[in-house]
Amino acid sequence: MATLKDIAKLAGVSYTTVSLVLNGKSKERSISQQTQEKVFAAAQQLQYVTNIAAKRLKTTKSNHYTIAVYWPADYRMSFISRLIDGMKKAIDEMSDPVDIIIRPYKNDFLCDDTELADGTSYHGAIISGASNADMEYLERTTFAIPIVVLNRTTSKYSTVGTNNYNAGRLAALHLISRGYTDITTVFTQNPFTAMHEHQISFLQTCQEHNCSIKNQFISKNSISGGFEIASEILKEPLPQVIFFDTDAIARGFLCAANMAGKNIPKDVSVLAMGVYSPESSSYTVPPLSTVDIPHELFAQYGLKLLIGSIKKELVQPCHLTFDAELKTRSSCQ
Amino acid sequence: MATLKDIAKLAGVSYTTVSLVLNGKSKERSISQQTQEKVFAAAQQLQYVTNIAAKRLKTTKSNHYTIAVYWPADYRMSFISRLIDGMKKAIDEMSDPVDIIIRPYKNDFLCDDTELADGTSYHGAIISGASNADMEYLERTTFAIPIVVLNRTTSKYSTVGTNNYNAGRLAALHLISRGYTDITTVFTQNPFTAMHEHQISFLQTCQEHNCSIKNQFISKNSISGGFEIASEILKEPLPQVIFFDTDAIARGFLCAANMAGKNIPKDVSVLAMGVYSPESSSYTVPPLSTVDIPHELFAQYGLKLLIGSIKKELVQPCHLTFDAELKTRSSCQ
DNA sequence: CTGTTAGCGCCTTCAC
DNA sequence: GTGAAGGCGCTAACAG
Repeated sequence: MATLKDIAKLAGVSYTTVSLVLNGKSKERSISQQTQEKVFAAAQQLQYVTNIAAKRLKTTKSNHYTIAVYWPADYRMSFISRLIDGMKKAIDEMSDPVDIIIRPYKNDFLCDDTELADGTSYHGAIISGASNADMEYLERTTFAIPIVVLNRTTSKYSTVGTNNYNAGRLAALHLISRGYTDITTVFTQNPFTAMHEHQISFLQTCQEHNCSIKNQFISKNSISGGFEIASEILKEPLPQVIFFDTDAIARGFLCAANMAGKNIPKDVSVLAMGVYSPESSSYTVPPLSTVDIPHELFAQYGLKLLIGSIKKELVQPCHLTFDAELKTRSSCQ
Repeated sequence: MATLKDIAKLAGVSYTTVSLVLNGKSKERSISQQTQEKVFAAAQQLQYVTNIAAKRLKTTKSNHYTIAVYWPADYRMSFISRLIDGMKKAIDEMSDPVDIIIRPYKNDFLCDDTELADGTSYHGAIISGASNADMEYLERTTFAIPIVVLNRTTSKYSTVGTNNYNAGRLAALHLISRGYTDITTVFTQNPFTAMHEHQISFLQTCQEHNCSIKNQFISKNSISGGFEIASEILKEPLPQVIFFDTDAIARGFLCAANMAGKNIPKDVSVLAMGVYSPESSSYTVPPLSTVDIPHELFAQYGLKLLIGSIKKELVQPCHLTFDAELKTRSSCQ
């Protein structure tokens, strides 16, 4: 890593001159053309890149909070906008500026992130979409910076999330209360922690109410996954209602069912957990009933808690829970 | 802004001790319980927040690129995941780590962002979704850091984008080649720069081919906007085909049309610019024909160009263009 | 026109 | 158990 000093040496000029030239202040200080060229040539040769930390240290006065948001780099990527939306709300309500750094990570490999481990680069971190292995890593490790975990259970860190068991239960109770007795489920392969929880609780609640699960399908967690599994589902006699792990899968199914000439909800009702896109669910054919997980709120309040911890206003881990909300639309009346 | 020194003074201990305590090294250095408490109390009282820049300066060895991504804080928020996806690809291909800082801004007010103006906090910036006023600001201002602009035209900065005129033309030519002569358009109110360009070129291409625009509607740029405008459109006799400014609007229309018992494409064909969600467009009822704008590629190559500029490998502004792609699906056959 | 110098706030030996 | 001192890379007076 070349520094200004290296350039100065190579170009045969002083430290300051290099700084001036490289920061575009040649004019005001009337640095000669020749010197400028020497400096640029040296900088280019050494592949010089400014050290931002040093620059900031000198320059900045106001206190930026620098927050890392860890986000699993898989298909869940597509709803990161919900988190950013939520965090923006929190930031707008604050007086101090916040830098949000997006850090994609691979599930089960949060432990490989050195930035998080040495806690030297950020004021705090928000962890989203953690796998069980990631959670274990968080449990057994001590970090130098405050951490907030979204939609997972731990007593070591502050958390913001929903009770996923309640959410699954809410879905099941809705179907049961409508008198459905013949239910098929479409679950994701390798469900993430939160999904696993609502799956379990959905099935258990059905069982408690003597409500039979006619059939269980496994699908990829995506719109296309739902489209593909639909061909399996439509082969057999349809149940009264199908419960989907996520709105994405349900949307793929709806498309296929329509193409196959099925009428929703007359031929079969559809209910899904609302994970990805609340707006989209309102405008499928027909509009999709969901149990919505309020990810925006998780992010908004997660950021607030995190800043509170950084400021040391908040000393103990604290846990915020928002309820999942049943949105009844025509797919499941 | 309190510093370690302030805490030391207030707590009546030394500088080093404070640093030790605050970084969790009390054990290894066996700092007395009492001292620790004094330090914590002082830190809390002074609302002490670490200066990350100073910490990094001391600690870090490897060179992080710190990149700001300016992103309009309106409903376009929802497709930021496409950009992050693209940038992640670029980062994965690089050896050096990159910190992506998401900076939402309000269109026309990019000029108010002091971070960008004084160029002291980032190595470089990617500007996305700029309005005309934002572009003018960029044109007339000199920045200390390299900047890459996405999907806009300027010779001052490197750009990555599509030729939006060609994209609009592509849409029009497709309809014309299919023999449609009776076309209705649904455009957004206050279109953004790129949309404005494809609108103009769509209309002009139609005109050149003596193809009449039967009717022009204005809609909000959202799924719900498309749903609402549908009630206007469906009141009157339907044209052969409707062209939508964005896939979002078209999706709202499709939902309403289905509910009204219309058959797409028999009663009316539908074509849209593919801006938001390529996957969603494949699974509407019926699947939506689009002219897709490859935003992932813009971000991926935009980041590459930016890093090239920062490293001074790339000295002149350079312009990359990716073609919009016609995706023919059943909504417009 | 160019160079010297004093810190920015923090961490880390090393000495007490 | 605690403190003094040097220096990370850079900027901005202030000298020449």
